[in-house]
Amino acid sequence: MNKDLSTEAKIKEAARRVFIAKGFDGCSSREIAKEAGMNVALVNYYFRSKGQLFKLIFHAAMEDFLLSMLDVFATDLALEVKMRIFIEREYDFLTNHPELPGFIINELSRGDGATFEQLDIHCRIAETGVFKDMFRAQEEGRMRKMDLVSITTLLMSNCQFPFLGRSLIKGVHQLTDEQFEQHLVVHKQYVTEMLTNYLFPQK
Amino acid sequence: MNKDLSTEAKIKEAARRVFIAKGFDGCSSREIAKEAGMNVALVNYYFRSKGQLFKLIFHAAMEDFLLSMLDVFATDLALEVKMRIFIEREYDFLTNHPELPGFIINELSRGDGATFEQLDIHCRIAETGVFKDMFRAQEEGRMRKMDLVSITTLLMSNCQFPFLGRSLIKGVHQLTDEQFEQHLVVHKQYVTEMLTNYLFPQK
DNA sequence: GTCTATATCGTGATAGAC
DNA sequence: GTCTATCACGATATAGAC
Repeated sequence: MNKDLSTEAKIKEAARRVFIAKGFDGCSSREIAKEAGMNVALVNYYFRSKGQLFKLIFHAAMEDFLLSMLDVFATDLALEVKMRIFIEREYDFLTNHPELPGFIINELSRGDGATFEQLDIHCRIAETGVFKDMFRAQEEGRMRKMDLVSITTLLMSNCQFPFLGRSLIKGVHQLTDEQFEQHLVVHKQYVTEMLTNYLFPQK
Repeated sequence: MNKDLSTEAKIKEAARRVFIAKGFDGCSSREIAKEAGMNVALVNYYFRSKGQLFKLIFHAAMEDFLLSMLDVFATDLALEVKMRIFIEREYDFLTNHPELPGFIINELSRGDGATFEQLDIHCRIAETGVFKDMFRAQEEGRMRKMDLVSITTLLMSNCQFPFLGRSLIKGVHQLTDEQFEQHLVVHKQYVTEMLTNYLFPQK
């Protein structure tokens, strides 16, 4: 699969896999090197240190995470439709990257180098105009009046938690992997219905 | 505060603080010993190894977490009321133990010793009769017909994520600690309203 | 029970040969 | 660029004095 990649790219790919699976504290430089089929010296040759490499991977992960949202917001569909598609896309994206939210949240709370720094997420979301859409919809009475923080928290809670809390949900209900995947599919429908009902109430 | 505790208890308390704050991989035995005002030898004298001590702390944390839910379910209030109180209590509990869900979810997915083993959460919740209540409410048309897994996922998502994702929410919206605490108070109200509206729809 | 000292290992990072 | 060898350090865990 990655036979034709450069050494540097191979290490970056391996680092991404290992860091996301085990976290910064949970793995060693040697493990990353081994995963890439290299030795430790090469990792430090290309990236100077474990910390530097981590910062690179982390910021790329944040960027992926952010972009998965932005492209839906940037469309010019009606807000109600946009929301439904957002949830759909978010579930699709997280199905392919189920460990991403946990990785980001964990490493963020570890403090350290993994900060928001220059990412300026809020501004980049604002630039899509989705916040203005919401404001207008609220003024016109189509959308429930509530602050942006609560709206995004509702969306993130219901989209991200099922993936974040996978081990917990599986454990509590003693589900197999297969049963859990199936649960996700139906849960997405409930979430879509519940959120649209609540955010865009019919008089 | 803990001057009158036994050495063993002091270590256990320190270990709880450190493990929950930094995770198993994120701390050392020495750090726990230091936090307790002891040395490493004492930690291993009482608990044999870092891993043994961790198992103890983790299972106690799971138990706390579980009990915070069970005592509400065990009451004989009407299901609709029970739900509202559950959310209220869960937010109260998590306000006092905000790092608990992240700790549990993380360490669960680390695999290792931190499993559900004999906890049998599903049975202990079932014993409170809350699942039967739900079944009856669904039969009588008071409650939306959906599977138990989805119901609990909705509850956990909306109660736990705001605490789990604290760093993410704060970062995205550039909130201060104070602003975030305030957000939690209003968010709890939205969650309560949204979930009761959805789970117990008025015809 | 509590301490110091130590054994053994794995870690991050680099020096230096090729 | 890539490797082997190595350094300095901190980790877990234990031995043994008191």
